[in-house]
Amino acid sequence: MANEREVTIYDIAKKLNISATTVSRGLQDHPSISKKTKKKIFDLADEIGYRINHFARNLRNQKTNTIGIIVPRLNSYFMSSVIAGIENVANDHGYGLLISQSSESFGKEISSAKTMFDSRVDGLLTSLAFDTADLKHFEHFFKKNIPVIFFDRVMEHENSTSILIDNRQAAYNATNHLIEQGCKKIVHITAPILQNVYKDRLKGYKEALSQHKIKFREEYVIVTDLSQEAGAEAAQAILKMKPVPDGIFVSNDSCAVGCMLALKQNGISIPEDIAFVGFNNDPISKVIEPNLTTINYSGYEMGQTAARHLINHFNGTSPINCTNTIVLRSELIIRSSSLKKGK
Amino acid sequence: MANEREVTIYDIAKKLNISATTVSRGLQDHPSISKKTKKKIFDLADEIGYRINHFARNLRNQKTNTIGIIVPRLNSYFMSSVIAGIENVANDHGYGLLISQSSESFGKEISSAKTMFDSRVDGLLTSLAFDTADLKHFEHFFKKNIPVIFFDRVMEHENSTSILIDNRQAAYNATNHLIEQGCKKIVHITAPILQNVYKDRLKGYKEALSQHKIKFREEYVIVTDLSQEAGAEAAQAILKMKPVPDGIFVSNDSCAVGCMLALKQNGISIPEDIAFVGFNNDPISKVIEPNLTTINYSGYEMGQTAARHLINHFNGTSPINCTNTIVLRSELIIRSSSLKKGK
DNA sequence: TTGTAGGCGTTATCAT
DNA sequence: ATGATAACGCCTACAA
Repeated sequence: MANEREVTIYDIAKKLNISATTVSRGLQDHPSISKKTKKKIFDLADEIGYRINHFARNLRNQKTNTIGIIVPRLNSYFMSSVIAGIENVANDHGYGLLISQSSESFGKEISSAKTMFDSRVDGLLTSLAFDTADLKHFEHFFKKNIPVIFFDRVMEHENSTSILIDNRQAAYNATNHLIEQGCKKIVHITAPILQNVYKDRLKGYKEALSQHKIKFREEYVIVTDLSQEAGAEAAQAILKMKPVPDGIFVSNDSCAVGCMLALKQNGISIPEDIAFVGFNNDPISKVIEPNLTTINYSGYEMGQTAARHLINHFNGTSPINCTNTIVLRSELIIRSSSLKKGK
Repeated sequence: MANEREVTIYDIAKKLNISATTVSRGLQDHPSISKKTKKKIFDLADEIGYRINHFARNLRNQKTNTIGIIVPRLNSYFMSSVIAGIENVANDHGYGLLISQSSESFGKEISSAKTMFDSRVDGLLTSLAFDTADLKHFEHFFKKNIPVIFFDRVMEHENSTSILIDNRQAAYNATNHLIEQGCKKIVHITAPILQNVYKDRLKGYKEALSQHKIKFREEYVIVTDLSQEAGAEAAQAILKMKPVPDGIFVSNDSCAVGCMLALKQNGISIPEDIAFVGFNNDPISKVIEPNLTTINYSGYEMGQTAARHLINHFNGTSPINCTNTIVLRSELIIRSSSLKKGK
């Protein structure tokens, strides 16, 4: 059962009566090796099942060919789409992925960052946890010029690039849409406003209100963890508000859905009594009745963009710094949950 | 901007006037190093920011501390839960994850397997693509005694363990339930019956039918890719069947939902005209109206189980072979989509 | 076009 | 309890 020794370039060299150097070069398609020799090398390598030892190579090259990823959660539609997008690009360029989740905890994010650093990932793609307060845990990376790219939930830093959508604008559009439908008492369900996405959405929400001379009311902002269950709880709070609100803008579809289901159970009609707009265009938004108006933006694309940007950076194409913020497109998708007057 | 050299155990050794060997041992908490020396080593390591070089260690130890994962898709609720479960266990035991997706293609699965092999993962966790026909692409692993564990979509092999649920029983229960509700013309929407999960579910479906003396009809089995869109297409086919079926058992919730939505648009009432049972207990099943009866089993748990099993194997606890099939629990969750007579 | 030699950082073996 | 040495497999500066 003893594992046989691995085939190395030396084995190839010996059998071919050439040096390991030549084999190494041949395998890398080095220009100064003759076609004939290369062919012999590749053929034999194939035949005897040679495979490169990445550790030896990485040890020598001081490079891991690995991209680190830290996300708040793995199992949401949005995040798994992002990962799929990253995987797609990374794979094409010969990079592996080291993935970990912070479970929305600052502490776990810090320890994940440490693991990533110790694993010497070549670059890091991160979306911040709810309660991440600063970027100290990434200082190691910045100091060593290891590129860090933030996506979706970002924080500005002079040494990193951010990839996101215009959350303020999206929230403005969402809220504005509700107002146009005749809503005057609009609740905003969101997450702790530490993160840019929630801060900016709140800003957009307020902006739309003020532009229509609707007074902003602190008690209309409900802070939750945006889970479906939290949506149901928020519904209870909303039912107790007097007067009952006539529109709700939620920072995430599954929370919106949880809220809608609970309200419906309590005899509220949507959109007649209360209109709804969500965020993310999760598939669930097309299943809930009435279908949920929402903000659409592609996680897959965001993942691809992040990965591509990072890899371009490795190749010296795109610099990573604060001036480099990439804003992806988002759009309001209007469905019946927000259409007050007829369909 | 030149990167400073990395801190190595030699740097620590030099500053402490001891040998690198001692440092190496100290760092690994080797019993034969004095507490005093260990403390000095750890303190200095901390101070000057030493971090182990995994490549050097792996090169030396011939071990990667990495678990490879190949899944058909990353962005489904079930799969992302599995990954989350794996990550949870792997992380606790100091293992990294190398993840790739086959996109339901045999070809891509083969090339992913090659990548994994070349990356020298210590073990492999895999769920097979729709059209995977054999396990030749894993032979390399078997030959080198690298453990391969299949989960959910598995194929039997004398050198590997399978982790799954009793799909036959689950499908039997689902179909039986529909029959008990009075259904006599039951359609089964599923994926190509190459994979065990679909083969077994078909078996269970047939078994329930025959036990109730209901004749199996080939044309009642609709083979799709189980996407939501495919569900909508299946609905069109179903509407054309004469007589129209009165029950449908779908191999996956999102496909069931797509089908339900399309049928509802065509004036079919669920469950009165057609009752529905899905599979997977995707969150979407609690959103669709009527709520979808489904088979529940935990992806997170399946992921944890797979990872734990693999890691136990590394530690010499659990052998990996064909006699070792782990069957996880699954259950029928009855919701209104299948309840013909009142609720 | 090909070869020689040394080193990347770690750990196991064999001393002391 | 600690140290010297070799080896893991690869790559590249330098030499031929």
